[in-house]
Amino acid sequence: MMEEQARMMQALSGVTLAGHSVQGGMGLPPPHGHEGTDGDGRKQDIGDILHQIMTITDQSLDEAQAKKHGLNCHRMKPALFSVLCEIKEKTGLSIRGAQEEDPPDPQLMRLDNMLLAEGVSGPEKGGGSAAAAAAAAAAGGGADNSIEHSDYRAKLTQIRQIYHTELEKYEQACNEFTTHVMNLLREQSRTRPISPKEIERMVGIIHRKFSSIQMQLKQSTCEAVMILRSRFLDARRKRRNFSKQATEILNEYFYSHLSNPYPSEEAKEELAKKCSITVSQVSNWFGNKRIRYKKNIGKFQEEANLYAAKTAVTATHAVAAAIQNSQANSPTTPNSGRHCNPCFYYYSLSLEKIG
DNA sequence: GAGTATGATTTGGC
DNA sequence: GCCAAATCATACTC
Repeated sequence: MMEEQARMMQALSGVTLAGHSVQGGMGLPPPHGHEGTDGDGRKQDIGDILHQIMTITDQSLDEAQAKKHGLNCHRMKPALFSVLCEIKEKTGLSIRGAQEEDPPDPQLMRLDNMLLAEGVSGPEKGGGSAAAAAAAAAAGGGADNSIEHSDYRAKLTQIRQIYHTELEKYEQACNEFTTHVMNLLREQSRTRPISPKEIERMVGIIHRKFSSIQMQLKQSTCEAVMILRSRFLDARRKRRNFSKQATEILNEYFYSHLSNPYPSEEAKEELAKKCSITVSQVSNWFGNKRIRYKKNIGKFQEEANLYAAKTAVTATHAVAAAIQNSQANSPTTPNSGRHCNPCFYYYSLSLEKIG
């Protein structure tokens, strides 16, 4: 930052010093009260003044203030000022040419858009949860989706915080430096001609310089987000077995629809919801299961029997509950005892069949 | 660490 | 776009 400042100051002082060196050879109009002095003496006088101006920064503050006051009151000052005005007028054309406003940088716009889309810049709304959700969806989602999702969000929030802190720092530094330069130019305007327009131009230069530094920050932030995102996607790509409960639900459906194990879109959605997985994962599971079952029915026979029994039990309980309900609601039908329930017969039959 | 199970991906047919 | 089949890559079990 200090280097930038030094370079900027050098650029600022460059115009003035160049002006001085030129005017030495131009010949000043005879200063008031100096009629009759020779040309060499005048040159010497001007040389002294310029030397004092150029070495003013090497002196202590008090010394410099005293010198500055001395220079301001110097009898040659009005003459020097008018020459500087003349030079300024001549160089003004080139300055005016460079004053046009820059069009918005497309790269900066791209970076801004990306940071906004990722939830790094702009108002905070869950730290890019939409991006995380999109990444999760692209990778197929998973049972413990929320853990990685929150991890991603936490890391994105971290990036967001660093980005905003740095941005604030840059803005603060830019404002401080702008104020400093403006004060300096106002102060200098007492000894050399500086129009408000020029001060404005200088502020523009400073802002452009700082915005290029900001662009680097934005670029680094974008890179960090991309790395985080790719890591997150890689993590999601890792295969994880479904939970036991999810596998049971899927197996139950499969074996209870063994004659036609092709769930409809609605059924897939329902299963996905129950198992906390995605519809495409349900499709994958059924695809794998159909093929593997077909390839080795013998191996899956035991599993098939198990789930058939389970389904039977579930069905029995459902029917029993329904019958009990209907009996309770019917005053004319007395409760004739659980053991006579036909569902038990069905259950035992099923168990016999499974053997 | 080898063998097996399992979720995901790829390829080709319809 | 859905499915079957083959294959890949990883998780799990012993």
